Amino acid sequence: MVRAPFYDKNGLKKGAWSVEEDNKLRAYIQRFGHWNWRELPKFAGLSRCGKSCRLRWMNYLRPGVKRGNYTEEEECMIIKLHEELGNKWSMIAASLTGRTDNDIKNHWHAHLKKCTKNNPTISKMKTLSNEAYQHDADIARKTEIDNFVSSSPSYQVMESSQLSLETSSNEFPSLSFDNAPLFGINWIAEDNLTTLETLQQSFSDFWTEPFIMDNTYDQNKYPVSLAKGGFCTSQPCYNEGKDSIFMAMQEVKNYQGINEDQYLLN
DNA sequence: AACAAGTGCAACCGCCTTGGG
DNA sequence: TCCCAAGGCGGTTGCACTTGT
Repeated sequence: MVRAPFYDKNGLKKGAWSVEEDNKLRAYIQRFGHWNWRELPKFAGLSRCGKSCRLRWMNYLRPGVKRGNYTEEEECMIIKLHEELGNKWSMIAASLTGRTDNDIKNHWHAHLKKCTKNNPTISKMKTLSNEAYQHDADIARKTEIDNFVSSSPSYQVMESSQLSLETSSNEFPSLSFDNAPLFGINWIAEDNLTTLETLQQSFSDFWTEPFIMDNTYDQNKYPVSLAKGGFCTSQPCYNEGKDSIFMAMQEVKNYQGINEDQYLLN
């Protein structure tokens, strides 16, 4: 159903993603985050461009991505929001938990566009959508309050020693190896990850390290992109300057080496 | 059974925005 | 203020699958 894989003139692979590529990308991002999309494929051992990796992750591999049938409520929301926002698919997607902008865009063009043109019951749908919208707005407000509370410094200090894996996986879809099964992802079984298990052990002390707040990076003039992307290391690099960043990079490279070796065996 | 037309959706392309130097 | 790199977004395309004739 997708483009057949091929290589462009720069040697970059295009077209459909293989299971193996998915596993590599998922494994890398869940461990190190997407600290730099352009560099990521190199470190993850993929012959893809960064944009392609980003797209694959955002639209397909990212935890929590909902696929398949749309509920009536979701459709009403889309219609309502499209009426208000136009083709701002990313904004519409932000209001529909688990749906991607691409998915919504496709669904709109495939189903709802016709529906809004032809369906005489559209006014009824609009009424329904207002209710759905109100319901969603309530949830959004609650989430906003929750986020505000959890992002306050005092809260983070209190929670820092027991950083929730669930939270981290949502906001930085990057960090945990252990949480993969939570998303119904069975990639560990699909892959020969004995070496990664060993790696996991070597990384396990990461979770015992103090929680790193984004503004810690800002204050210390460390690359914000690393912090925002959830770049992690088993070394407590966040207050030790360039050497630590270098060590972190080395760790990424080590991982890459293991990852590549692993696939050489296959 | 064979072919054409329609559909669904993953992926690509190119432009725009943003942030850092 | 300008330039550049990177990320993000919306439009479009390609192709497998389904449905109709």
